[in-house]
Amino acid sequence: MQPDALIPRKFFDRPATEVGPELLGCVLSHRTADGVVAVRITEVEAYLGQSDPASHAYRGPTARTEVMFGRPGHVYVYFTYGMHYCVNLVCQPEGTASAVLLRAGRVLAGEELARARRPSSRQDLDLASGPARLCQALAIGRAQNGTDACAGTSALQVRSSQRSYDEKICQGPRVGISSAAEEPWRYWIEGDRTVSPYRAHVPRRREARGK
DNA sequence: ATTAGGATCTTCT
DNA sequence: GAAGATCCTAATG
Repeated sequence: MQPDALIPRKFFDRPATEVGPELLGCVLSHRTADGVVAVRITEVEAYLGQSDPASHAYRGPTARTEVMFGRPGHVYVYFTYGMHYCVNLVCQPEGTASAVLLRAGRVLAGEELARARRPSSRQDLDLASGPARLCQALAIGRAQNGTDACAGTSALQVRSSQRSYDEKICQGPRVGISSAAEEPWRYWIEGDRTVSPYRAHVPRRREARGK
């Protein structure tokens, strides 16, 4: 693949565990009325759909997960914890759900815009260091769900890798999930300071009832 | 540096 | 009705 070229759709026509590590170093950009913000992807997680208990698609298609069952190379955005969005890139052919969650990136372009969108970031490294932070920095939300990341006409696009050969890829368990917690389907670029810290799943303390 | 709690609402059981 | 692919702030060692 040529550097800076749009990634061809067939790149995504494989399980997320194959696509995920290869997305490291690729560039995600989003053009809005305010300008463009682009990040170099430094951390991802693979979700394998109906064979993966941690995947939103585990129990089959629903209104929320229908795009995961759709065409590869499209964007699956979900809303979580009552306030955050996270982005995935859909993998495998239509009918099979599989997706790569984009967990962190390093801002390459549009830093000023990204900072304005993320006033709570203390340093530039934090701007897209976490799946919801990345969405905030790039202004990704409901409107981007189902859009095509492989089309030249799209506002949100992924372009090919410029990863150098001396950067090593690491692999380990996924962050913040309760089922299939041991599967090593999180991938990141070794030593990159934008990679989000690992956190094991903590069940939220239930509201005290009765009394 | 690490930890604990709160915010907030959609989704599926 | 409960949990959740998270983040932020404040408090503590």
